[in-house]
Amino acid sequence: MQTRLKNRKEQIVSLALELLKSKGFENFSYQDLAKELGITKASIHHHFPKKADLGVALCAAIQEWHKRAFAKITLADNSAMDKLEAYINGLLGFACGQSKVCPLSSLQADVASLPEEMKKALKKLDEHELTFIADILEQGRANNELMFKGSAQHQALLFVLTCKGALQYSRVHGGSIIDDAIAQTKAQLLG
Amino acid sequence: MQTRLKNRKEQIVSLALELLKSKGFENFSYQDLAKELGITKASIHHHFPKKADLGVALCAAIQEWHKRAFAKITLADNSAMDKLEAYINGLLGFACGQSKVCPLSSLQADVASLPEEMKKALKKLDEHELTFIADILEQGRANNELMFKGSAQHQALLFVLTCKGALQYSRVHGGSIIDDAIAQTKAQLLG
DNA sequence: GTCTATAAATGGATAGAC
DNA sequence: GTCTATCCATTTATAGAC
Repeated sequence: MQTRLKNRKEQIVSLALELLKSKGFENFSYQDLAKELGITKASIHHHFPKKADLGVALCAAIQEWHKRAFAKITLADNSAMDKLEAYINGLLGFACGQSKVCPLSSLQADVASLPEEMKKALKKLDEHELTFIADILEQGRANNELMFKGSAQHQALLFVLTCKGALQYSRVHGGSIIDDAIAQTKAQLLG
Repeated sequence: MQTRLKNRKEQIVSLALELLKSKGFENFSYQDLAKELGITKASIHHHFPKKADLGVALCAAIQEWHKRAFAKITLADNSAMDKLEAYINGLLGFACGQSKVCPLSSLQADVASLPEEMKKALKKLDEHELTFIADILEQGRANNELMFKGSAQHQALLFVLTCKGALQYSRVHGGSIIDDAIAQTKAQLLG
C-alpha cells in the first residue's frame, strides 16, 4: 500500500509506465504527463531533464517490477503450470480490457528511435524474462509435468512470444484472442 | 519488373511502407518521405492530403501484397510445411538484417492513435492472414504431415504470433533468435 | 519543487504560383 | 505535379523567478 504515498518522481514514472503500455515511448509527451498530474512540463523536466532520462527510469522501474513478481512466483511452492499462470496473470493484470501491452513490447516497437542506453536495458530485461520462464519450463519437464522438445530456452521464447503477441492482437481483435492463444499453448505443454 | 516504372504515388506508398516497417506509422513524417524522394512535403500532400489517406493506401498495399503472396503459396503444389516455410520467407524477405518488422505488427503497436478506417483495415488483414495459415495447418493435419491439438485457427494464431514476435525480438537480440523460434515451432508441428 | 515564459525544432496541413 | 511560402499546433528543452 506504500504505492499511495509516492513522491512526485515516482508518480511521474508510474504514470509514464501506463502511457508507455498504451501509447508507446515516442507517442506520449511531457504534456500528457503534466496534464494528468496537474503540474507543468517544466516540473517534469526538473525531475527528468531529458526524455531519455525518463526512459532509463522506466526501464529501471520495469526491472524492479520483474524482480518482485518473479521472486514471488519462484518462492510459491506451486507446480510449473501454476507458475506459468501466475506469470500470465501478472502480464494481464495491467492490460486486460485496457488496451495495454507489455511495456517491453512497446519499447521493442520503438527500438529504432530509442537512445542507446534504453536499448541495452531493454535487451537485459528481455533476457532476464526469458531465463525466468526457461527455468520454470525446465523444472516442469523434470517433474514430468510438462512436455516439450528441444531446449527450455527455445520453448520459453515461444511461450513469451505467444503471451505478448496475444496482448498486442487483443487491442485489435478483443480479449478472447488472448484466451485462445493461452489455452492452445497450455494444451501443447501438457502433451 | 514493373516495380522500376512506378509513378510518384506508388513511389510514395512504397517508401512509406518501408518506413512503416522500420519506424511505425506515427514515427515517420511527410518530411522523411520528401527528403528521401527529393521532393517537397507539399507534393506528398498533393497525392495524400492527410496522413490518414496515406495510411489507408498503405493498408491497401499490404492487402495487395498478401493477395499475391498467398495466391502464389496456395497454388504451389507443395507440402504444408513447404507452404509455411514460404510464408516465413515472405515475412523475412523484407525484414532480415534490416531491423524491420511485419507492417501489421507496426500498425498494431500504434493502434491507439490510428484513424478508425485504418483499424478496420488492420483487423481484416490480420483475419485474412490467420485464416490463410489455418487452412494450411488443417491441410497438413489431414495429410498426417503435421500434428497439433485443438482447432487449426488457434494453432494458426500461435504460429503467426511466433513468427512476428520473433521479428520484433530480432531487432534487439539479433537474427539468430528468429532461427531459434522457427526451429522450435517446426519441431512442434512435426510431432 | 514548482511556476512563467520562451526558445527552437518538428509535424501536419493549406494557398496559390508555375 | 511540383514548388514556395506560410500557418498552427505540438514537442522537447532551457532560463530564471518564487
